[in-house]
Amino acid sequence: MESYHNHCCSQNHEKGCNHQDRCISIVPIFNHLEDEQMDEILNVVRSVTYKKGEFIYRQGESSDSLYIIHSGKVRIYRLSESGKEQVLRILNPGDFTGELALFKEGTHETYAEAMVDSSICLINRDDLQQFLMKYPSISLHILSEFSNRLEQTEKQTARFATEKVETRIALFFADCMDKESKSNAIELPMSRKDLASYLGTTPETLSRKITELEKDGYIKQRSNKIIEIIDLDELLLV
Amino acid sequence: MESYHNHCCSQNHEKGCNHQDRCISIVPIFNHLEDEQMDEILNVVRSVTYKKGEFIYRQGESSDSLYIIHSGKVRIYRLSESGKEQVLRILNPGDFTGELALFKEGTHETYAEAMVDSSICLINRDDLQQFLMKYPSISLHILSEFSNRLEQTEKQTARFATEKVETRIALFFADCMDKESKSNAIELPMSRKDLASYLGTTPETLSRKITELEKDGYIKQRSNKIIEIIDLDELLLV
DNA sequence: CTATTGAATTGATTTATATCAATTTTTTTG
DNA sequence: CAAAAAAATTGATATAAATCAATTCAATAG
Repeated sequence: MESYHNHCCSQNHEKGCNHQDRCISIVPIFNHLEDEQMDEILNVVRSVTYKKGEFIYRQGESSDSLYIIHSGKVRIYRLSESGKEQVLRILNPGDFTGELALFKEGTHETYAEAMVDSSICLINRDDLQQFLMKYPSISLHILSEFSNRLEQTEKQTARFATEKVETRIALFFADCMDKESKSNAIELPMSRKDLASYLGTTPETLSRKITELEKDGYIKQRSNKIIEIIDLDELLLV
Repeated sequence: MESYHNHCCSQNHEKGCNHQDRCISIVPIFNHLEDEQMDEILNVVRSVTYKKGEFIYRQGESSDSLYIIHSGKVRIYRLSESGKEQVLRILNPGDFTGELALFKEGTHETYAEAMVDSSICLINRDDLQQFLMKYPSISLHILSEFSNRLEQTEKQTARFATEKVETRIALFFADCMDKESKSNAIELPMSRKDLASYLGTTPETLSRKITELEKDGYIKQRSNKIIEIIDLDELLLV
């Protein structure tokens, strides 16, 4: 069993967002708005900081806010029916979460845990819905974001269903390359344990497969987090 | 390799929607609207029929419409990177698809194939976006629908990642029971071959596991499509 | 209604990956 | 910086599920 620390949240630093601290201006779903509209939203946004290991929300809790990552890193995971943990995604600044419980009735199906000290912006459910009715273009941006997520998740599902672990690892590396195409090296966005969970395998198997890929000359482990991709095309044929 | 028939579509019966044929009135994302607004939308909706085996769209095609199932049954599937087919979902009357390519740039990532003769309503991309800007509540309904789908897909991903085939089958049966709780029997919504694909396994393994569940007294196969659930609670502990 | 085709089942075998256990390496903390 | 804890690796083994092949069963067309 994992041991995620459940710190007390009472000492969280909570304050209204001020204009220097434009937490929402980095968010794709809002940053297209006029300054005036942005200010209006900023008035109802609260900012909360979470220490490493603290939970933004837990599975089963009811939801009333949209959470936007201002700084830090958040792990979203769920516990499956049989109680095993599965990492769904890692949120970085500009990403948001909590929307599932916002637009439908029901409770959170996932856990959101701060991986490092993180600053999160909150928008209340009612406030958000009012803005969506007032500024319909925000909805279109959220719909676009949802579409991307849905597609991403469906792709991941198909990979689990049809590809073997080695291929899933290769495809994950390829995805990372797309995002940071600057160099031919990628930085793993999470620990091996989390990556194993994300890829639907075990740390042991992940370790072995990575070693194997290195032996076959497709990749090179520069450090624990940095992996150099030597031959992406060949890697994808694995 | 599968052999999905690629009929010629030229003989499709295409017509504007009239008011007797309120294809969109059965759709959760529209049926909350005033009659007046509904009429307005009906004016831009087209209706197209597809014969069994025909494709509504294919992976890689660009998209410009939202497709709403009026009658019939549609299979959505994708081909994974290695070329294997994975059934993602089966659409029934009232369900819609095509939205992914509608709200983001890019092409379809999936195939939509009529499993039986089906009547589909189309709404053009630009028309839809205009309505969303004019009647923001529609967006909220689509967002709600997206949320459900996203949650469903993430749940499925987690099941692939953490549960063995036998458990996935049991959970699928349980989901079916939720939907048709009237009796203690369920009707499989697709062929065994498709179900195997949907559950990320092979027809052979599916067949064996179902036989096993029957031997152990959890279920009883009434016919090929009808399965009686004898002990759901025990089934879920498998 | 029978013949043909495709779907589903059953059997034998192989393969990928999980599991259990023991080290080694890395990170954290006092 | 040293000690402790956690993470990652490596090895040996067990197991679930895929694959290949053969039959049986069900659906469809002539």
